[in-house]
Amino acid sequence: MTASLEIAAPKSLHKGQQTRAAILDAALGLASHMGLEGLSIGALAEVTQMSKSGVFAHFGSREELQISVIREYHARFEEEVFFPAVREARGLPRLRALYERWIRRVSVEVDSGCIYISGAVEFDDRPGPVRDALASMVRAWHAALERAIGIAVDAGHLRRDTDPTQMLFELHGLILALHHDARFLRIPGALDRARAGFERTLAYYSLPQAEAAVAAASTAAAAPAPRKARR
Amino acid sequence: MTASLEIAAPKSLHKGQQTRAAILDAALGLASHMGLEGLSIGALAEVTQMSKSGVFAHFGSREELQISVIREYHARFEEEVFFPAVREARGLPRLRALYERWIRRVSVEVDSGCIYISGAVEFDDRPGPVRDALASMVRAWHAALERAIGIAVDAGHLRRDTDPTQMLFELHGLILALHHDARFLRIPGALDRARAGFERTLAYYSLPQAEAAVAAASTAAAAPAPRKARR
DNA sequence: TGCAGAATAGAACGACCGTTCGATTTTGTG
DNA sequence: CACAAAATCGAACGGTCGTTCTATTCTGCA
Repeated sequence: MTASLEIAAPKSLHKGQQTRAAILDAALGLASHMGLEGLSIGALAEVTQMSKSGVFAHFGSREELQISVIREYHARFEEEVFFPAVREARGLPRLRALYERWIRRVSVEVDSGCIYISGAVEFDDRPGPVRDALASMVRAWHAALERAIGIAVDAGHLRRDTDPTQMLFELHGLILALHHDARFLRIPGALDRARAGFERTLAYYSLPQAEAAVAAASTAAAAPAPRKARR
Repeated sequence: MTASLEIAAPKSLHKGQQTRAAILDAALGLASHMGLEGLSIGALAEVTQMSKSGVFAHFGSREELQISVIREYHARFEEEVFFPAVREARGLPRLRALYERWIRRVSVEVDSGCIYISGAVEFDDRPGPVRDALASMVRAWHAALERAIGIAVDAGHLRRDTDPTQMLFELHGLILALHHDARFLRIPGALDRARAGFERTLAYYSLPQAEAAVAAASTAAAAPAPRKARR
C-alpha cells in the first residue's frame, strides 16, 4: 500500500500522456478486432471507463485517433519484428529472423489481427490522411524487407539473378495467405504452410542458376510433356 | 422508340424480380468499393433512385442483403472464372486458365475489388450467417482449385510429391499479394509479379524430384555455404 | 376493364455516431 | 497552501443507420 509498486509509469509523463497511452493501448486492441473503421469513440470510452468527450479530447478527431493507432502499431511492429531480427547476421539468417517474427506476429499473438492487412483492405478505395499514413508505413516495412533480401543476394546466400522485389512479393503473399487461412477460415495448419512456403521459395532462389533456368523453361512452354527425364 | 430495344429483361421475370436484380447489381458495385460492411441501404436507395423502404422490402434485413450480394458475387465469379476455365484440358492447361482468369478478375476488372478478399478481412472476428456464407463459398472455390492441382499431379504435369493444399496456399498468397499491391499500394507491375510468381511456383513443382530435394536440403540447413557448385 | 395483390413511397422510431461547449474536477507547481 | 492550467465530464446537436408501419401506386390476370 505504501511503497510504489505501481505499474511504474514513467514519472516524466504527465497525467495526460499516461491516459493517452492507456487509451491508445485499448484502441489498438479494439482496432485489431473491429478494424480501423470499426473503432468507435463510444466503445473506446466504455472500455477505458471514461466519457466520450474525455477520450475525444486527447485526439481532436476520429481521424487523428486512427492515425495515432497506426503509428502506435507501427512502433510495436518495429519493436517486436524488425529491431530484434535486424540484429541477426546479414544475409539469410537475418531474412529468416524477419520472416519468422513476422508470421508469429500475424498468427500467434492473441490480441492482434494485423492492422496493416485489415487496414489495407479497408482503405483500398478511401483516399485521405489515414490511408496515407497506413501506406507509408507498409511501404517502409516492405522496403526494409527488400533491403534484407538484397543483402542476402549480395552475400551469395541467394542466386545472383534474384529479383528482390519479386521475392518480396511472393513472401508477402505467404503472409497474407496465412492471415486469411488462420484468421478467417480458421485452418489449423496455416502457420506451418507459411513456413513451408518460405522454405520452398528460399530453395528456389538458392538453386544453381542453370538448373533453375531449365526448370523455368520446362514450364514456360506450357506443354504437358509428361515423363521425360531432363538433362 | 417503338421496337423493344430495351436491355431485354426476361419476360418471365415479374417486376419485383427485375428490380431486385437491378438493386443487387448496384449493391455489388457498391460493396466492391465500400466493402460489405460499408454497404448501406440508404446509399443503395440513392443509387437505384428508390426509397429506402422500397429497397429494404426486397431483402427484409440488411444481413439478408449482404448474403444475397455474396451469392450474386459467387455466381458471377463462377461464370467468369470457373466455368470457362474448367472447359480447358485437364491438368496444367486448366490450372493455368483458372489462375489467369482469377488474377484478371482480381486486378483488371474496373468495378470490382474482390468481395471474397475484403469480406474475409471484414468478417475475421464477426461470427454469424454472413461470415458463414462467405466462408462456405471461399472454401468451395479453394476446393475446386485444389482439385485442379491434384489432377495436374495425376496427369504427370507436376511432381508426384506435390502437396496440392500447400501449392494452393502459395498460389492464393500470390492473388492476395496482387490485390494488396495493385489496389492498396497502387503498384503498376503487380499483375506481372503475380504471373511471374505463378510461373516460378510451377517451375518448382515440376522440377525433377531429385534436384528439388537437393535444393530444399541446401537451404533447410540454414547455412551460408556461399558458392559451392551442387550436384 | 376491373380488381386483388404485389410493389413502392414516405414518414417516423430509437440507436449510435462524431463533435461541440460550458461546467467541474484534478493536477502540478510557485 | 493556493491558484492557474490541464484534464475530464455531461449534456446536447445534427446526422446516418436499420427497421417498422401505413398509405399509395402499379401490375398482371379473370
